[in-house]
Amino acid sequence: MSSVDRPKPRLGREFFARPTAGVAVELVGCTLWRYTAAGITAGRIVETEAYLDASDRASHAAWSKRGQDVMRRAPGTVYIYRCYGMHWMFNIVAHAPDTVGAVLIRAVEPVEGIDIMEGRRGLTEIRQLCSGPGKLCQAFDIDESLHKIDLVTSDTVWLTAGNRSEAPTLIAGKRIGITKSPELPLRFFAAGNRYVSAHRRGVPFTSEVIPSF
DNA sequence: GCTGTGATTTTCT
DNA sequence: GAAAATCACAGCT
Repeated sequence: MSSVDRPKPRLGREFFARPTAGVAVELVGCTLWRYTAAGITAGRIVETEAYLDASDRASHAAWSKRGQDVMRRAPGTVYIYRCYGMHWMFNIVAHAPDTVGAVLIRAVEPVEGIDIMEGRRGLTEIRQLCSGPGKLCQAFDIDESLHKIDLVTSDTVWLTAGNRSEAPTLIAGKRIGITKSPELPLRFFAAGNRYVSAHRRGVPFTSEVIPSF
């Protein structure tokens, strides 16, 4: 609501040029913006996952040539991945100098352009619009055409900071849908938020509250 | 509200 | 040839 009353400056290169897990934590609460011919859509990030270097067996940096290539590019670069042959995943390259890593955006809370999202998703249930990595890509019209785009300079997709006064309490847990390195607590989400994904599954909740911002 | 299952295709071993 | 960072829907409690 009030988060769009007074627009924040977009996140710059320096925001993404830090250790990957820290960027994943601080992205929760930020706003994702997307501009297309259909209009503006925006959503508040409520869930992220960090994927590290080759020592993290679930990271594409560990086994995918395509992932290795893009994840060592400039922080702030978009990494689009196709999952299970039919869903797009939206990632942001984020890492300290001379390392690799990326953050998967898993869920956002719809803020603006909800009617546009409903049309793209073929649904009107607001909780179903963006509560999952594949869902939000469909709602925001994110696909392979955004691969390797620079979030710092693009005028079709970008991010803005969250309001400090609305900073959510964060919980860390195990990442979802992976089989390698499943024990790492690299999933971060806003406590109690209804737009977080996978609220059905018995998500391993070995969680721990993390100070936000 | 919960659990199980099928769809679909690129990428890598 | 198999796995993969998922989703929607059917059917049951």
